[in-house]
Amino acid sequence: MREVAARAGVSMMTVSRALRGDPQVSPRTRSRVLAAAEDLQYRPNRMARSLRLRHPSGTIGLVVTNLANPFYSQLALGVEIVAAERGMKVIVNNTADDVEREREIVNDLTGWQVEGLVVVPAGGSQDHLGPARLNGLPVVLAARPPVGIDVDCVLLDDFGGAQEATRRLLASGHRRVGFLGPPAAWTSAERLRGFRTVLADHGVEVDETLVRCDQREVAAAESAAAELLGLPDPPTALFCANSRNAIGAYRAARRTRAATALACFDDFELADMLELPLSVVRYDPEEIGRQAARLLLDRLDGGKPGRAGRRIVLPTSVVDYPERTVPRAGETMARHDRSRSAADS
Amino acid sequence: MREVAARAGVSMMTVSRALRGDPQVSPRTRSRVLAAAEDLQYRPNRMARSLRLRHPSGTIGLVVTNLANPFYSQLALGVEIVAAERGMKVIVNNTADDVEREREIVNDLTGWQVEGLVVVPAGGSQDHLGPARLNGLPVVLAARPPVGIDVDCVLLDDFGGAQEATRRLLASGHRRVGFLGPPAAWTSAERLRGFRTVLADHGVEVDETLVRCDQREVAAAESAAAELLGLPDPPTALFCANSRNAIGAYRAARRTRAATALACFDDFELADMLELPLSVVRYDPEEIGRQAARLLLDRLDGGKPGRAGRRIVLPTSVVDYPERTVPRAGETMARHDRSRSAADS
DNA sequence: TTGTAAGCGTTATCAC
DNA sequence: GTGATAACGCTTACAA
Repeated sequence: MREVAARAGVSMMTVSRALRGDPQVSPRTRSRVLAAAEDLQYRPNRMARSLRLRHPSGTIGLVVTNLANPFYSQLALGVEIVAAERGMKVIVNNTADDVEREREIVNDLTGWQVEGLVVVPAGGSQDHLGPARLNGLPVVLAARPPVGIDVDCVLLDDFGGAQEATRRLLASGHRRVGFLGPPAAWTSAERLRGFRTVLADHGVEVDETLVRCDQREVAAAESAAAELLGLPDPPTALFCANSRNAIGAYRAARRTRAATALACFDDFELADMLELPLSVVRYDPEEIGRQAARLLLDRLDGGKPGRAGRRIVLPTSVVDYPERTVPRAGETMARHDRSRSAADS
Repeated sequence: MREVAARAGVSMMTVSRALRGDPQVSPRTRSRVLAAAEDLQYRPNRMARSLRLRHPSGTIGLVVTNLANPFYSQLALGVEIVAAERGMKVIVNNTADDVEREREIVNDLTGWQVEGLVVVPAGGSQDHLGPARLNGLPVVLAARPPVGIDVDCVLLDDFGGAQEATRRLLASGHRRVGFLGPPAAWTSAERLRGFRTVLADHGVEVDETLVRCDQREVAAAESAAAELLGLPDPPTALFCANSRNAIGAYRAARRTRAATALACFDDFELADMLELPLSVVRYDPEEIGRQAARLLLDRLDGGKPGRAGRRIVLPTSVVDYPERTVPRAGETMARHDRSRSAADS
């Protein structure tokens, strides 16, 4: 900046003003400054600027459990988009579902002077996210609700979505229905609750041996599903709390050749091409991020109008994918056999 | 910090030293300072620190084309992981494949004093990424090579992967093979080149009417594939340059009941469950991010040892997914029919 | 072992 | 319309 000032033959103060478009500076001076800045490839140092302005940083911290998961990366995109509209930057952090790491990250982030946090809490304690420990730093939780702390959050209608999907199974005549889901997560519990409520409403008793909530990955889901389908009196349909479990269930059903209907949370690629009837609960992960960011920016602007923990619940919708018609063998196999032979290594 | 100093009864300087673990400070003083800091929930301001240190910021900028795409989000995760190991923060930015936006973002990022950039270039001009315009700010390109500028990059073996996958198709006896891919991207061009080379090596002529490079999304891919399959002399196999095109091709093949073998870049969920033989080129997107970040950190540390544009090419591997056996109709349909009836809304 | 002075790159304030 | 001064929160040199 000093150099720009020298080159334009003015003081640093004038450079500062000119660059920010302060109308106080005369057009002639301004253009000289702009030219000098351009020549020198000068970019004002935003950190110094923030320091002086006591306006922490123009950044917000985003903390997610697993960026590799499309759900969270779409959410992250939503946050980025809204932040970018406001000229703010997003610092992303991955916790790998580890609360301890989450705590460290959040602590660290405060030192980076982020102006606020959007967090997908890993589960477990959340006291490090409370306004108390963060002394006033705005926090918005995404996808999972606050527990024990009072902050804003944006959720999915897990309960309602699960209810509707379960209804579809019942409407198709199923009465013996199993449940597969990942462990622990709040969302999973809500979905189970929705599932149970609907069954109860329809006077169907939930057989607890058909409820399996310990499958995080497809492989685990597949074996859990296979176990259920191998029972003497197997379920005729399965509700899966997420796509990992749905895909596992599908594999198991195909492997065991069981004729099972599925319903699940999370739309996924090729869901409509399965050889099973499938109802899927859809939603927009990016919108969660957008709304969370808006909530945060709102806090940043307006102070805290609606006092405490606002809660936004985003709707879900259910789509039915009818079972794909299996092509008759004669039709499709002919050329396949020829086109497939060796080729492995 | 002033408050901490007051509370601990020492000078700010001592607080600074104590907090950074300077051995010069006596244990007694240190613990008093630490206690005071703890009480006050004090976190040193890293921006002020960086400012003083003239060590720009401890942040790196990550610029990707589409964070919602798992490929890029996994890449982003790789960058985040390596950066986090070094205590650095990552600022993510999404260009939505718009070079103009990319240019703005990169410009902006320099103002934020990022110490370096990992960029997945959107395509088009790259001069805003050159060392010249960024005056020395280290840049690493990911997934796409530099053109016209001299910077480090981490690439995938697009060419080799495509070659191998194409070989698999030929090994299975296919001689009339089509190509489907997205437009423009360098990676897509490389894959096409690999495809062509192998065909040429095997004395198979490429029918240019079977080469379609304009499908970005599944729907477009599906109709392009349908067109090819509807030709009087249709291809018996299709090579798809990415998973979008592969999925579109699969849909088209199923819809038209054509018996077609597929090969494609990108592994995807359920790829092994298709009713078609499929060879898939696999790779690790996260590793691209990790390597890119390492390259960048290396520049940050060591100055520039190997002078100019290092290029890392990551390997790919090919997996064959044999065609799924289609269950005989009688076996699976029975209960399906009953379990599926109404249920739509 | 601890404190003092100065400055990192900016901008608000108040003169000129 | 423009410039000097001080300060944002921190750390390096140098002194005590």
